[in-house]
Amino acid sequence: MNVMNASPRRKELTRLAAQLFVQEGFDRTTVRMLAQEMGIKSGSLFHHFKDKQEILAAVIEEGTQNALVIARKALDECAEDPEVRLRAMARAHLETLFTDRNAHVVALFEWRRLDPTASAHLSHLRDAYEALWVAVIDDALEAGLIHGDRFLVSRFVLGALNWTVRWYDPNGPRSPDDLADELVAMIMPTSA
Amino acid sequence: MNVMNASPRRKELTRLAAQLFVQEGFDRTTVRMLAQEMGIKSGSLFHHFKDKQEILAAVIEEGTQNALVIARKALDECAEDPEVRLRAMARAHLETLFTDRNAHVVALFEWRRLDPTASAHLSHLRDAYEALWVAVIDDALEAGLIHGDRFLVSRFVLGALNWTVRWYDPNGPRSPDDLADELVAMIMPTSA
DNA sequence: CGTTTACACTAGCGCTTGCTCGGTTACTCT
DNA sequence: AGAGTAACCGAGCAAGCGCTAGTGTAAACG
Repeated sequence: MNVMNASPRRKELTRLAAQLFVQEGFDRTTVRMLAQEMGIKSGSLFHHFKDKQEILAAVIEEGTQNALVIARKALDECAEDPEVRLRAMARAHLETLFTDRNAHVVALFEWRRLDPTASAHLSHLRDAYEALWVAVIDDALEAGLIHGDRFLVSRFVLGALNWTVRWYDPNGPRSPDDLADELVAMIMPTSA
Repeated sequence: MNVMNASPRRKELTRLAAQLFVQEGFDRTTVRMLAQEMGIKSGSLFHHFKDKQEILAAVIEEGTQNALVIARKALDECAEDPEVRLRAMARAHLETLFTDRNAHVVALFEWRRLDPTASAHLSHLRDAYEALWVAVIDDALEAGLIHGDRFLVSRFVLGALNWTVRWYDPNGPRSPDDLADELVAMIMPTSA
C-alpha cells in the first residue's frame, strides 16, 4: 500500500472517485462501485488507499490544493487595485469550482463525513484559502468599494459563489467569468 | 400504517427524524437510531412510515410547506414598496430557515436522496416558493432598486441566504433580521 | 539469474442494513 | 361486555457493507 504518495495512478483513481462521490454521495458509494469505475476489483482498491475514508480525504485535499494554487496565482498576476483584485478572486473561485467541480462539490457537501484527524489536517488548507478572501474583502472595504460588515460580506459572497454549483450550467451561454463579474457588480454601488 | 395522514404523533416523529438527519446525514441515520430517538423499537417505526424514504419526504415537505406559509404571510402583511417587500422576503427566508432549521438543512442537503416520485411531488412546492422570490426580485429590478440579471440576482441572493445555515450562530449577537437587512443593503446601491 | 516491488485477483468473514411479520397491549366506540 | 383499531414489540431474514488474507504475475533491479 502507498502510505502517502501522489503517484499518477493514485491521482487518476482519486479523480474517478470524486466523480462517483458526486453522483451517488459518499455514503452510497460502495468500494465495489469505486473499484468497478476504476477497472479493478474491490480488493485491489486497498492497495492504493488504506480505507474508504482515505479516498475521501484525497479527493478533498486535491480540490482544496488546486483552489489555493489558482487563487494565489490570480492574485499575483493582477495589479494592486482593490476592485481588480476582488474581481480576480471571484473569477479564480469560479474557475477552480468548475474545472475541479467534482472535487469541490465533495469538499462542500461531504466534508462532515471526514474523520476528525483528516478533517483537522484539511481545515488548515481551507483556512489558508479563506484568509486570501478575507484580505481581499478587507481591502475592498477600506477602499470604500463595498460596504457592510467584513465578516458578513465575505460569508455572503462565498455563499453566493459556492451555491452556483447547484444551478450553474457550464454549457449555457454564460461563462464563469461573466458570473463572477455580475456578482461583483451586484455588490458594488459605484458600478451602477 | 398511516398512508398519508398528518397525525400529531407523526409530526413529532418527523421532527425528531429531521434532527437526526441533520446530525448524521440521511444515509448514516439507521432506522434503529431513528426508533431509539423516538422511544420505540425499529419495527414499530414502519407502522408510521412505509419506509425510510417516506420519512425523508415527510421532513422535507414539512419544512417547505412552512416556508411557503411564512413567506406568503410576510408579503401579505407588508406594503407594496419593492424595497420593503424585498427586505420582508429576505427576513422571512431567514426566519423559516432558523425556526425550522433541521427540516431546511435536510431539504437543502439531502434532497438528492429522494426517490424520483417524491422528488417530483416536492419540486412543485419548491417551485411555488421560488416563484415568490422571482416576483419580488423582478419588482425590485423594475423599480431600479437593484441591478443585474434577474436570474443571476435571485440565484446569488438565495445562495447567500441558504449558505447561512453553514456558519450562522443563533446564539451570537446578530439576529436573523439583522442578517437579512445587511444582505439587502449590500446589494442596494442607494442605501450606501 | 534470483529477489524485490507494484498491482491485481479470488474468496469470504463479520457485521449492519432496511424491512417483515405474527403476536400483544391499550384505548375507543357501540 | 365485546369489537375494532392504532401503536408497539421481539425475532430475524436476505442483502449488502467495508475490509482482510493469501496468492498470482509481470516488470525492475542487483
